Amino acid sequence: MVSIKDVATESGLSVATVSRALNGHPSVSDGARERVLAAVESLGYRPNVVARSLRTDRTGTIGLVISDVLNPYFTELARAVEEEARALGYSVIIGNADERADLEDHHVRGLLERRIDGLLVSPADGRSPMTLEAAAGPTPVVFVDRWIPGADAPVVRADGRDAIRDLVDHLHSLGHRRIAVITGPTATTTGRERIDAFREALAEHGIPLPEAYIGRGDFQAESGRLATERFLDLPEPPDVVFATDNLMALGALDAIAARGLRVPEDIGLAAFDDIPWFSHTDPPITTIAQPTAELGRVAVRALASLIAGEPTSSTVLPAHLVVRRSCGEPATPPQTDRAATGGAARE
Amino acid sequence: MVSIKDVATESGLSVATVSRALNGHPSVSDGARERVLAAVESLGYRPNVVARSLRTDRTGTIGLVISDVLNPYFTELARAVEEEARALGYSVIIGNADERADLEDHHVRGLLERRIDGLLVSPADGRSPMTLEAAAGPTPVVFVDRWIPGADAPVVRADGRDAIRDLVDHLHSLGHRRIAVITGPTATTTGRERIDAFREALAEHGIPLPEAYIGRGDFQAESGRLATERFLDLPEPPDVVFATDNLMALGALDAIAARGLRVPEDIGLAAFDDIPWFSHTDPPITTIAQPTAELGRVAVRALASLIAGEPTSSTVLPAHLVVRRSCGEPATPPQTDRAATGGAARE
DNA sequence: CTGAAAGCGCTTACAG
DNA sequence: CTGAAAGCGCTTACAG
Repeated sequence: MVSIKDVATESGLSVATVSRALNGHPSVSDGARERVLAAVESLGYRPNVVARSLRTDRTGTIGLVISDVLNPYFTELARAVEEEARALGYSVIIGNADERADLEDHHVRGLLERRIDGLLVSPADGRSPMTLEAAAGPTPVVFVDRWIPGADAPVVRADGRDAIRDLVDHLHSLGHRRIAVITGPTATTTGRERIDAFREALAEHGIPLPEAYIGRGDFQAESGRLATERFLDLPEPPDVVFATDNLMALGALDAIAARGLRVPEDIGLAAFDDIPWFSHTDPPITTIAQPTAELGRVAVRALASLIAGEPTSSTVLPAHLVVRRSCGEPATPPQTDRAATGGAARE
Repeated sequence: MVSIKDVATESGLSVATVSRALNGHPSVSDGARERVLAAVESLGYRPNVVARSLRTDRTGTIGLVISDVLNPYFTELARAVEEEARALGYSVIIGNADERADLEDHHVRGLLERRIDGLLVSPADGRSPMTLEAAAGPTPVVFVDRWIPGADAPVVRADGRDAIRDLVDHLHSLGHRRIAVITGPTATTTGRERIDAFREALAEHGIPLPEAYIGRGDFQAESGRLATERFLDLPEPPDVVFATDNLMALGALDAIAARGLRVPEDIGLAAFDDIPWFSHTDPPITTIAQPTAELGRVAVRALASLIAGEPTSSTVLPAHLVVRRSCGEPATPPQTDRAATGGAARE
């Protein structure tokens, strides 16, 4: 590989001058700059970022550890993060924890050893010791979507509580009284928030939530399928199921279809996280939409200010209910779908 | 940050011995090893991968440049790549080209400067000069899914030609004669292969493909929507539309739904790329499934052998037709959906 | 405006 | 089994 030394030789200048020319340092003569550029061109020189990073102690890279890349919610988040990071001059390295604490550990450790300038993490598990250690350490950390209570790092997330209350109002107004839920891992903040808010909203309507109507899921499709099968095996199956993320809703659809049942005639379905496909499932799915891309952008900006040593605070953005047809016909006409969600993931 | 020198001081050994102990070098006494580990623990030492990479000239990292992370096909591919890479001891850095040649260039250049050990790329554009340069340069390169004809690098891809012929047979047997297609960018090999194979298969049946029935798309949802709107505006709209990737099929569904039309009664729809949602759209979508995860795994193994200096060849895997209900009722009962596709993306 | 030199944190022949 | 030393490719005070 051709190094800066080769460029120096070729251009008849010192490596110091070559380095300055390449980094746009003001005190380089036009002549020197031209000779450097010519040498770079003829040699096909490509600066070694590894060496530069070692010297400058910054890599121009941020890490993003998410729980599941196959989850369209996180895919959209990751994309927004990359775009905003690129705009600010950072590259991003994504680690996929696949909802596993050990993989989360693996990626956080790897990213730290790689000397990323900052870390964005949506913890798969509130108990991952490496993530806790990272938040306490010198590398700037920002939590996005999920967080670890007590850890010393800003949090950028959506609050789904109001939207969940709206959802329960909606279900109640449609006459549903036997309402089941598929939860996420209780080790995650979003998992806990969603079940807690749901339980409270049901209580406000005096609707019970028996143990049999609670399916313990893990935010992945298979768990949604299994939980739904158990609901359907009950002597008194629920009227409607609330899957607290989009993949578990997909699993629920699988289970319902496998029995030849219809949504919403045989059983209703609501979800958390809006994704483009929910407009085109049979029937379109009523769901709670998060400002996903905005979360990603805000998180990156928060991390960038942390890296710059500026004071940085947490941000909470609202989520909102998108009524479609999967819980039955609404009393009021549904809001126009396209305006509410069509652009979000495909802008 | 605590460095290897601090560990040496703390343990009363030289940095050389600390380095050997940390790297599992055989000639280190048990006593020394224990003291090193104790010092690492008490100091919270984390090796600096940047420094190691500079010294060893390998980063333990491979790059993956794909055209669109929001495309579930590429998401699944990326995930398989990461899993296989991790199994082989590599990290992967993903660059999202968003179907733009300039972004592809940006990422390939960045990855090369970062001194990745090898590069996996699915070119957004056959004319990206950086990608061509990378393929010609010293860093091992493997193309996955798409490739650049003439570039000197192995290719791991699926061949969709037979499956496309099966699809056209299927459409023909259902009585469709006015058949339209939404193509991908002709700058991509997959874009060209799909339209070419489609055209040939139509010709075998003596079915014409008028210019008005060809929508030029870019593998993204919006282009599928626009192309479909134009088809629907035609004095004689097609019986059925073949969208040559899953996102353009989503866009087509958007356009069809926006006019209050039904699939397949008013217009049929077939797609390329199977994804879990296609089982649950209204109606379930007939599509061509690629062995996506396998492509990712094979590509990583090919790249790893290239890195190891072993001879490496290209691989072509077959794609196959999955008949569902979006083109009309099949003459023969549809194959069971779950076995064919359910596991692929959610294993 | 330019260059010589130190040093970032590691690894690894080389010598003992 | 262990250590002193060179060197990976850069950047950046320091001196001129």
